[in-house]
Amino acid sequence: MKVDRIAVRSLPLFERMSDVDLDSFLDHASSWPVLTGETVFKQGELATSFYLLLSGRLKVTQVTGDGQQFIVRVVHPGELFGFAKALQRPDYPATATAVMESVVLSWPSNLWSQFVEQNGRLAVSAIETMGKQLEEAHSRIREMSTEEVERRIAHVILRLSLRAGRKEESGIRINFPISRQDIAEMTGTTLYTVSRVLTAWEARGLVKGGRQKIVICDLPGLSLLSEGARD
Amino acid sequence: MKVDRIAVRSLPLFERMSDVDLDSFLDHASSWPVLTGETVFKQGELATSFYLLLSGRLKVTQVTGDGQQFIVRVVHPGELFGFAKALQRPDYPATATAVMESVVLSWPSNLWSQFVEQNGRLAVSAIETMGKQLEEAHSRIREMSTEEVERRIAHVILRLSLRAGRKEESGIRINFPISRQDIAEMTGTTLYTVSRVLTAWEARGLVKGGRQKIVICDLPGLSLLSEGARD
DNA sequence: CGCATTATTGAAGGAGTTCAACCTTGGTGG
DNA sequence: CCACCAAGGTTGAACTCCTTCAATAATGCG
Repeated sequence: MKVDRIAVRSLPLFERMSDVDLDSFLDHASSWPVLTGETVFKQGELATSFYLLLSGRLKVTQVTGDGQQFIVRVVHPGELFGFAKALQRPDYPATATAVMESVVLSWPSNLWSQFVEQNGRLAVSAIETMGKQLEEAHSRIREMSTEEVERRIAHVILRLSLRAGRKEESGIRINFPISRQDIAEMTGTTLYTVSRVLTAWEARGLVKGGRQKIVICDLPGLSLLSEGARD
Repeated sequence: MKVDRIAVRSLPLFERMSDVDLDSFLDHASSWPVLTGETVFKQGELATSFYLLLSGRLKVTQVTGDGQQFIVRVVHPGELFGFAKALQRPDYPATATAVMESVVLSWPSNLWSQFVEQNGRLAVSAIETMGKQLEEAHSRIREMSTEEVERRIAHVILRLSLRAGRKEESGIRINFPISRQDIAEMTGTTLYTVSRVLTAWEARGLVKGGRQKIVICDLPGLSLLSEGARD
């Protein structure tokens, strides 16, 4: 499928790349749609490609040996994912699933090293992308080490609202379907506890819930809570 | 201080770099010793340099707003650290402290982008290094999400033994001073719980404790435990 | 040797999990 | 069009793992 150069050009990852380099990069790419619930790749599969999300939203999940699932990250438009080769792995360590209709770009895995070596700007961008991810991962570790469940849930929702928040009449809505179970898998708790916390918040007017839906009504209030304000 | 090229050459980070590139890289570096308990940089300081640990051992810690400390990572010889610029940050997000006598190499921060852009192999290496860190961070998140304290402690100790294990008569010793408090800050628990777990393990012959000391006596047994074997 | 640092251990309490039962929602097809 | 029903959500009660606090013991450095 043909790739829209204008759309790609505007992504942070490529903004500093020359036109010539961008063209040679995109020449090897192919783009295709992913329907809700479909997977781009599965945990344990051979890593034949690396990807860029053009539109939509994915969740990247891991299943542990004893069958428990958790969400490694949410992929937002413009982000690279599935670059297992950068981790020196032959296989994908996790599964990428579309939570809404999405479009992805893909390249053969073996081009990764070549592109990075040949194109310094891409390398710097890739490192910055990974750096951001690393920082976010450390934030999650810190939160899980030191914070109670309620604050962790607040942090996750605030983080999502930054990258997927959409203003509505009643507040800022997380702009993709997300269940209590999903939030539980992002915060290391159970769907029951998430439900209880969200119900309590709704009673205090902080958020408005719904089936696979969250709307933030009182952003400052939620921020305060995430920073450990006692109520 | 003069830099030992032979020693640096053998590090994974530089093994694929040409002699000329390595020389130009090392020409800008300076090396110096860090005594036990001293810091290389402090959380919040302006990130003037990035570093490579030549020998010894560091812990990288963060203090949260409400005064709780936790260990972001342990830096082993040969690893890059303090590359805040890669995270697009002006300041260091954490504090790096020597837990034993160490030697570090440092470069001015502003050379980071330049080196990465000009030297594809370094870029690939740096990305692989960050990839490893990212993978480890995700492991920690997974463990904190899904595992009980005992298994998390087992994982941390096994991970440390891979990178800092030294064979002794009685077993594999973690080759740097590490307290119960340290392990607690790496696993998101309290020093009391760590103490209780280690005492129980010692009774079962899995490890041998001591002041700032851990020796693994039964590696297979500990591995089993980390994978969730019920006792 | 003295003392600060680190480690152990008991008891009480609490935050969150687990299990079970029940309720809501919205998409599908009859 | 609306009734059905599977997927998602709520809520109560019991339980448990871990924390917290406090008191005591061991270690090794200066």
